[in-house]
Amino acid sequence: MLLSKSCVYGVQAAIYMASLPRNEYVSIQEIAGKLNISFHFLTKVLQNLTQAKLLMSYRGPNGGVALARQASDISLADVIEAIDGGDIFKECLFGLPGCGVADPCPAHENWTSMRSRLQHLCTSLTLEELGKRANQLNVRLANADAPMNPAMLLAVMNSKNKPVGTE
Amino acid sequence: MLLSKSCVYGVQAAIYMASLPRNEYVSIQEIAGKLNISFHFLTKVLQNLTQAKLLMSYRGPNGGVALARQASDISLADVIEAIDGGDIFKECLFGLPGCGVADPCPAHENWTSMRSRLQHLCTSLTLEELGKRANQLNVRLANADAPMNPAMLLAVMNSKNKPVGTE
DNA sequence: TTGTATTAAGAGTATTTTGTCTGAATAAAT
DNA sequence: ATTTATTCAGACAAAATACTCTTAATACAA
Repeated sequence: MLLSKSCVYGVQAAIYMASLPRNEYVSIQEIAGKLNISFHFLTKVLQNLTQAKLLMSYRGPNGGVALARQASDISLADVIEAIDGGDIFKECLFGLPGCGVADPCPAHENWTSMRSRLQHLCTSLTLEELGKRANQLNVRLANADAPMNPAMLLAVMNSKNKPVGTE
Repeated sequence: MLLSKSCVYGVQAAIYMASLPRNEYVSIQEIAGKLNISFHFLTKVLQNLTQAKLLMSYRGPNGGVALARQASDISLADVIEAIDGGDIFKECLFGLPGCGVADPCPAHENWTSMRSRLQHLCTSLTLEELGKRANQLNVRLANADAPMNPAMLLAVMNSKNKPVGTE
């Protein structure tokens, strides 16, 4: 895959946040539940985004994470680079270090042009746009495969000391 | 990385073969030496290409592998698909199974167009063309980093029961 | 001021990918 | 026939990636 799984999770979470009507703190539990991602794993992924200043986080009850800038001011490329690093947009197709005009691989020319198209795409796609699209009918953000449970049930199941069956 | 390491090795080996003046059996030792790849690992990778009928192989002294078709009739995409599978040219950016027009992810449109460009590029780049380029001055095929040894020395070092120091 | 809900940090586990090694099969050369 | 050079097959090891769990820090609420 082009993107690591961590990166995909981070992107999905970012788009989810951008798809909300207002930019408030959302708990990672909620995001993980909606996107059907492991809560603990997502937590770590989002820590990257927080450190990269793309998200802000807040601890304690009613805490969570929120976009640190306007959704229109964060690009897909920003999120990808924060998690997978900028190599995707710089690297040789064959991963050869130092591949460049002076010392190219046989696919250098073709690949650089391809790569810059990719970079342009990711740079121009904003979270705002992606969030809008995520809200459209029949557009989905994540793999809705296995669990039939609504997000809240999942969240309850993940929490450790709350007795279930008391609603 | 877009391509797995196995895939890169396979592509490099295929281009190397195509860069030779004539399509003869070349030992995997020689290829591994020239490209600075682990011999045993490359052997396994090239077995994929042999099974996919892109290479033919011959055992015993003076044996090796050779292109099974004309270099002009094998595309980069052929090699990539034989090793990494066709998913690269089909998969959703986020790896969502079933992502398509009926049930798209927010990046579906942009990505499919990107992806088909990529596929077109890889399909139209032939081993012949890449092999020619590999023969040009200052174009290199592999990471020539560490070992200063010429390929033959490497080959000798790799062989197990030949005493070294008898040249 | 104690409990509770949250993120942060990091140790630990599982899975996949990458790389190594050994032995078998094959075919040429001696 | 025996030796030698090669690919083939598959077990094994190491490294990278993906995932789980536990504990700490923080901040709100009762």
